[in-house]
Amino acid sequence: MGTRRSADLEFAILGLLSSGPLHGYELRKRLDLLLGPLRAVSYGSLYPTLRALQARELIRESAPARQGLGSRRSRIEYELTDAGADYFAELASVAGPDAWNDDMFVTHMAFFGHTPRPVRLRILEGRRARVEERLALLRTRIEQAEHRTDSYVLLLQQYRVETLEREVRWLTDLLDRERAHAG
Amino acid sequence: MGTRRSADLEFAILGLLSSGPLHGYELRKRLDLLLGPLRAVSYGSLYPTLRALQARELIRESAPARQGLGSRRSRIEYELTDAGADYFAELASVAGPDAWNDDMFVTHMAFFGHTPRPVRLRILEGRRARVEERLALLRTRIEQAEHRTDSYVLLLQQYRVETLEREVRWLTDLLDRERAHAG
DNA sequence: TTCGTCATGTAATGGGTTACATGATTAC
DNA sequence: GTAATCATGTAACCCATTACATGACGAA
Repeated sequence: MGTRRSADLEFAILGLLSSGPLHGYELRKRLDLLLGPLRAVSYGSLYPTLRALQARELIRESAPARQGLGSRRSRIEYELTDAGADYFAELASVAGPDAWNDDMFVTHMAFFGHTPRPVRLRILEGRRARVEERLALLRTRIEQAEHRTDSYVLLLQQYRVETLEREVRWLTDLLDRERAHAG
Repeated sequence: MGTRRSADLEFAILGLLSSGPLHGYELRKRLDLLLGPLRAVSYGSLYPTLRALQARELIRESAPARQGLGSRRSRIEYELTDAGADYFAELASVAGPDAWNDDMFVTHMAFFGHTPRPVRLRILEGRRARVEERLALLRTRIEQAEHRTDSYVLLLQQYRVETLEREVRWLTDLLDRERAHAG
């Protein structure tokens, strides 16, 4: 358990590298786009993670295309090793116990192209159950505190309820789509 | 700069205590309801923060109503000191430079009842500008990467765009409401 | 009497953010 | 030539989470 770096960051890096080598700076931009504005990754987090993955021989530095002989390379491109490709394939094709966590779900979905449909369905259903659970909890709590709740707090809570309801609808649509495509 | 604990947690605690003394356990439940499922606060974070606030003499332990003489009190109630009440009033009535950050905005809005309307408008506008900015950035990035974007990634990005658009509409509604009430 | 919840707290661990440092390359 | 962006990296600081420890109280 030496390095327990956030599993979803490693997953996302491996996934991005699975379609070709990239250097750190570019990787960060793609990670931001993939993971969203929350869960943004800083260099102080990215580079150490890359080194950790390299140490585990899941990625390696790929020979960079040199422009001129003797030109110092300013970029370091990383690519998957065979072990890294295998590991990513496995990560993408099973629904781990945390697959419906906020962070992990997004990463999983981003790489659904590498995930068999039954697993996609399971992850989407798991995520929906998680969101519904959260929604139910929020509703009972709101109900309990209903009396004497400040009106602005109430507005916030209504917004949150609607946000969760919307996510449930979105997931339901995705599930319908998956099933339709299967039929 | 000794303790730079997350400002919004302190703000929220002071705000909750401004309507009466509470003990830690109860405080945590209310904080969860106030701050939402993300930004949940653990005891390992709450109790040290309470001690820090106490050290700064912004809160104090209030004499608990003892059931029987000599009964060990099992709850510790906290209440605002005069300095704490003043500090909270000031926090709530000015728009600090981070008032439209994700966390701080929510706390501010929760205590809008203690905030003069012009400041409310400024915070809501600042927040809306922030969200619009994020939306614009997201859109340009999506456009740049449009070609060769995986379809699942695209679905995620569309959802994010719609989420931001929705938040902008919500803020606009709140602003309209504030202005209508003022007229 | 035992389980669940209420209630308070500590310590270690881990890892992310921030700030800093450096330098190449491109555009103006 | 100079400013902005590209690009890599380090180190310290901070602090939140986690796991653990303890015990009261009410209900079943």
